[in-house]
Amino acid sequence: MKKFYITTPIYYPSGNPHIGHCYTTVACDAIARYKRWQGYDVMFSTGTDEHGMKLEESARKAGKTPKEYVDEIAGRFIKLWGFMNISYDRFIRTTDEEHKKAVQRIFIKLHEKGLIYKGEYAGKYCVPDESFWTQSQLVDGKCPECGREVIDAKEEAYFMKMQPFAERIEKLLTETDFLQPAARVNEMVNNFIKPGLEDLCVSRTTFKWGIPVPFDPEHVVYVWIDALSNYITLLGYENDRHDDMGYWGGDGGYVMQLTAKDIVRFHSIIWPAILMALELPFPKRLYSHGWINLDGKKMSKSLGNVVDPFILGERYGVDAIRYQILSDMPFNGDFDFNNRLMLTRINTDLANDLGNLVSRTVAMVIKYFDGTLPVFERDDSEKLPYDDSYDNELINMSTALRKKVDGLIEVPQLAQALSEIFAVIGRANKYIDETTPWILAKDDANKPRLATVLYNLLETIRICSSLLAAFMPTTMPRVWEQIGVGEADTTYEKAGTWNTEYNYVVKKGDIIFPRFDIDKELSE
RNA sequence: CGCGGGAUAGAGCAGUCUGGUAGCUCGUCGGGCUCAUAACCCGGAGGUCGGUGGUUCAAAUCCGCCUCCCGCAACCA
Repeated sequence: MKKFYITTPIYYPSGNPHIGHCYTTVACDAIARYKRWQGYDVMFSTGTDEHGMKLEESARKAGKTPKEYVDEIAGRFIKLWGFMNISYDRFIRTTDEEHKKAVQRIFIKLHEKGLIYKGEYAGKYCVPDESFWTQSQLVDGKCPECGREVIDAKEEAYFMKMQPFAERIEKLLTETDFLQPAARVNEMVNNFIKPGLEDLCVSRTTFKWGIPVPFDPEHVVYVWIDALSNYITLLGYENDRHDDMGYWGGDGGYVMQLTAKDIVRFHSIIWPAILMALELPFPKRLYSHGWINLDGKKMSKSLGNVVDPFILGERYGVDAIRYQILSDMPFNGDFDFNNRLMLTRINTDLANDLGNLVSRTVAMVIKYFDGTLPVFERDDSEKLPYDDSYDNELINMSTALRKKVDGLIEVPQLAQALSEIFAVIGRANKYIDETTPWILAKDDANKPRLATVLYNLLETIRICSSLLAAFMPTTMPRVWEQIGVGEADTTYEKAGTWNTEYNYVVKKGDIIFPRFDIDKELSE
């Protein structure tokens, strides 16, 4: 079976998870589920990046040890992923013993290859805070943490050579479709590669909360090698516990990584450099998405405008939130989240179009056929007593859909994929008006035609809901229950074909996506 | 001239690479339908495509200049 490996970044647990973390993770989850459905052997990883000065300080402020502090917050991430129905296979924490050991081995390996050397790190230093800052981090030339003066200072540090990798990385970016969207390529090449890649500082001595450099314990391994290598240590690279490096490229294996745009540089330049240094293949695809802004403002703790996914999910349903995030995700750029947009999206697409389509179709099968749709033989030699061009259009759209979605998952353009599916759902609603089943029902002679119309609707719903299951894993089985199809009818194989004989027995069920009173919801 | 992205109907966006009657969703106005979650379907109104100059038979689309917004600039998804 072909292997497919998809990763979220490992999140920095300096505060509680918010809707932004959900964005990347839900996108990965939808892709992972879709790939499993297609028949891939999927590995889906996520986790937390638990070292560094900032966490050391946050813990101190909270009166906890760093370990106690990260345990608590990592726990909240795990809880959120459970709540959001994230089907990850492994959750890595950089404080895991196996990971720490692996990072040390990687560090030694790079050192032995002559790619890591000892040098001096120069920067702006805040003496009371014992912190280094870059020029750009300074606020009015002063320490961004405490506002006091900074001085020029140097510390001993290990560096990783970058020049040996620059040329091949530039080719990776400019000559392949590795990095998506392509607009990011210019940004990376112009800003970092063309001016000349500087060697990378890979150790620090100003804080202790990290993995010690094995042959020089005054130093801890800085974030690059520690955090980025999670993607391979988790599989088993230099890790005694696992043996799954088969997922890392080679043999037609497929690695896809998603990140937000702010860390695209680390994933498109530094990470490939580390992989080259370790003589490992590159991932096939790196997609960097934009930010979710809130009412036009950047989401931040200081502004207090952070959206809590638990509250939204409980109130409106986890699948509805998953759908809204993914369907409003533009391929390029950021999007502006607000409650009205979210509720409008849920009402229009999920309640009015999809939910109502299921509801009215099921209701008609019950009303006109007591819930069991008869199978009528159609005689193709005879001239049909009705116009079936609508049927053909609906059938063609439905059967062509899977291929479109397949392609869009690869890029990945999930919003576009959802939009294609909902175009078919919209077509089905229109088909009802075109064929007017309630008029057909008035004359028993039209029963075969009426059954065909309803059959076509059920088939369309079966195909659309099968394709949507990766995006909304909880509610689609409820749709299947109502239209009377089982697991065998919703396979990848069958989502690409139109059944010609199927005995539909439908069942009235609860409303799948309730409609919300937007003004009332917003006023609360 | 640090780099990149953006400016298209009241709102949110697609179209720009490969010039050829300006499109989608929401909202709004009118109509239809009654199977359905006051849902669904059809139609209308609403845009000098940020400004300006140029290339062209033809420019949202190509080229020059200008204005404004956002992001990045060594670790906030």
